[in-house]
Amino acid sequence: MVLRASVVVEAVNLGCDGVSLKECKGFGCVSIRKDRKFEKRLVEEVKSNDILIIVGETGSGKTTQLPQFLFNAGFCRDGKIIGITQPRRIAAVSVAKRVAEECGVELGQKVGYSVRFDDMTSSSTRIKYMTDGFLLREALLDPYLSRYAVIIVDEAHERTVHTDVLLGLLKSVQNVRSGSVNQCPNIDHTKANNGVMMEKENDAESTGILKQYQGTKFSPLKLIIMSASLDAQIFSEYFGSAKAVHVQGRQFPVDILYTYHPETDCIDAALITIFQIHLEESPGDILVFLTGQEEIEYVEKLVQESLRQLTEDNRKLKVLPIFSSLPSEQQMQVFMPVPTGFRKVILATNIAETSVTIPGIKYVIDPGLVKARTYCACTGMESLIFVPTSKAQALQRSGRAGREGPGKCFRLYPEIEFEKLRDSTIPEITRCNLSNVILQLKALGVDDIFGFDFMEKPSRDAVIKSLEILVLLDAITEEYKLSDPVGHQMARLPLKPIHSKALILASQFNCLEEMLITVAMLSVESIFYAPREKLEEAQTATKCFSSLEGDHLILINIYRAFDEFLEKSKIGINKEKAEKSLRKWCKENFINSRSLRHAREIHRQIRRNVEQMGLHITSCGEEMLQYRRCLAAACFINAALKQSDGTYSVLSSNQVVQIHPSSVLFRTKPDCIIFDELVRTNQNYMHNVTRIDYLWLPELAPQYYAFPA
DNA sequence: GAGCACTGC
Repeated sequence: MVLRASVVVEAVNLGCDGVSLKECKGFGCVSIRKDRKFEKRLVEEVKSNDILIIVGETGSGKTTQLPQFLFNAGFCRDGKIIGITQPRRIAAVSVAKRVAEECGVELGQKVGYSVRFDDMTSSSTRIKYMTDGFLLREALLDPYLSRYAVIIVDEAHERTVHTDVLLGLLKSVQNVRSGSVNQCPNIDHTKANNGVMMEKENDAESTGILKQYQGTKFSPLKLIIMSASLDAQIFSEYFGSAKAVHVQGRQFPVDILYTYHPETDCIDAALITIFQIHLEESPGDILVFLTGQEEIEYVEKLVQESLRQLTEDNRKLKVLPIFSSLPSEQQMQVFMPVPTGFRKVILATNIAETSVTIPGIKYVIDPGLVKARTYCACTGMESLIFVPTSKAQALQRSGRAGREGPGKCFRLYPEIEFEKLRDSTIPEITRCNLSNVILQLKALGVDDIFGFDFMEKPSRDAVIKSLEILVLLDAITEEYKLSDPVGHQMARLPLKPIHSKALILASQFNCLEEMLITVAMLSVESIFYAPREKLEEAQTATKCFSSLEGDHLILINIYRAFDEFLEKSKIGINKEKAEKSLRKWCKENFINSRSLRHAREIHRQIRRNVEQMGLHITSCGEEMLQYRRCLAAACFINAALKQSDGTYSVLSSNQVVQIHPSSVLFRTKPDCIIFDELVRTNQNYMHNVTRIDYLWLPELAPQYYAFPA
């Protein structure tokens, strides 16, 4: 075995601070040291700038400290709120808990959080942490975000779809609230008010809010954008040369090491580096960033094999995998202490970049690759491709080594390659399906999507394609206006537009009970959990849920089977017991318990939504024909016909596709089917398919299909 | 006969 190779060399001390500072110069960036004047200085900057960009890496305390400073400085007078958005639930919740503790108050009082399914706020909440998606939802009910005096958008450099849409919205809202309505580029003032009116008509409780708007002069909104990235300038320019300040972090120095030459085999290079650290470096755990489950399991096997060739004394290395679909009990293993003298090596996806912080990490190995989802608007096909990380991601990864003391990061590529990387990750909005985003914007009163001031404009083709789909679903009119009531109802549901439409149609087809379950189950990650070694056992176990008609019906069967189980065991009342039995039932039936739990939460939420809309919730009982007709009526854009060679052709695009082998219809191959989504891996696959009758299409979707001549 | 990073409403 080769343990020494030319993998690692060239130490460059690249403290994160230095980088940010250097890049900040040239557009009026001011560096602020964290001394006694820190608080006073920051508050002054917020007072004198309506928009402020704050650049600071993790450990600078910006997320926890700044809201408290602003509260103490009186920004919450008149009962106004300071809102802080995060891209992730876990961050919103944990930061709120910490700040409540620091303030010595009970969570949900002065300091609280709001995320989907979980609201810890009250009328006395003044510092409110939330996800950016949650604030966007709130804007549907209160387009001017009138309760907020300050909104802080944290982690803006991650450029999630929600962050990008929110930034565009906030820019407009700020313009309106500062009194310059006419200059507002994004929102048609009157339209936005109409939007509110529509929302409220069914909602007696909130008419008060509407009255507040009439003749109200808004108080100005302070906007703070926080980013850890190198390109604060982009944010500054977007907000009209807004002032940027730099806040120093408390990170320990991390030595960055590069390879001399590009590595042809990243896995091999990672393996060599793991053992080089293990055998030569001082104690401290290792974190290795890999691209996916398959790669992680492969490297785990290789490390185990290599360990067997070492002496007893050198074998004290514990390998621990972590990725999102791993059951949480196994995920928790990375936090468990290991026997004295042992070193941990954690093999992780980019879940460890931001979502999970593992203590004890001193060494990071970064091969510089990440798996990214892409979307092709013209075919509606999703795929996952390997792409190099951005500089910001590379810094985030290396920072994981400097949380508790000085660390080292081994980048498995030459330094010159680092220089070639993009500053930030490509904004998600340029590589995703826009139907949902556009529907939301329409509901917010933004009629001219092409004129909307996005930080990064999505391609014209992608916008047109999504508009077409929304017209076909009757969500918007031929004039591209939100339709009434269908468009408004669809915008209100937290689902893909096609799923929202299926619910609205289902109330007419008398199968809303069934459709609520279907779209809840389709909204979560794969519901099945089958470890490779127990694949056959799993297939036998899940047979009892099977259906000849298709995967959609299987999802209903699974959901109902668990409901029956809960009812029989009569433990539905005790939350803890119900949770325990859910896990047990899922394990026995090879179902992913996290997914089922999530689906049940979504079901509860959308059931409430459709009740509020006044839709009739009835069941079709055994009449599953009616249910399948409803699916066809909603998913007519996703219909495919069998060809003579056994492949399928998507009717809307003529693409050649196949039924995914995980589908119950994989062998049956019916003549005509509808599918939930297209994913390209080895081939073009349809996921979640159900059999329909070809003639239903022109009957139920005459706007799209004509009867054969 | 296949395998899929991570979020969010």
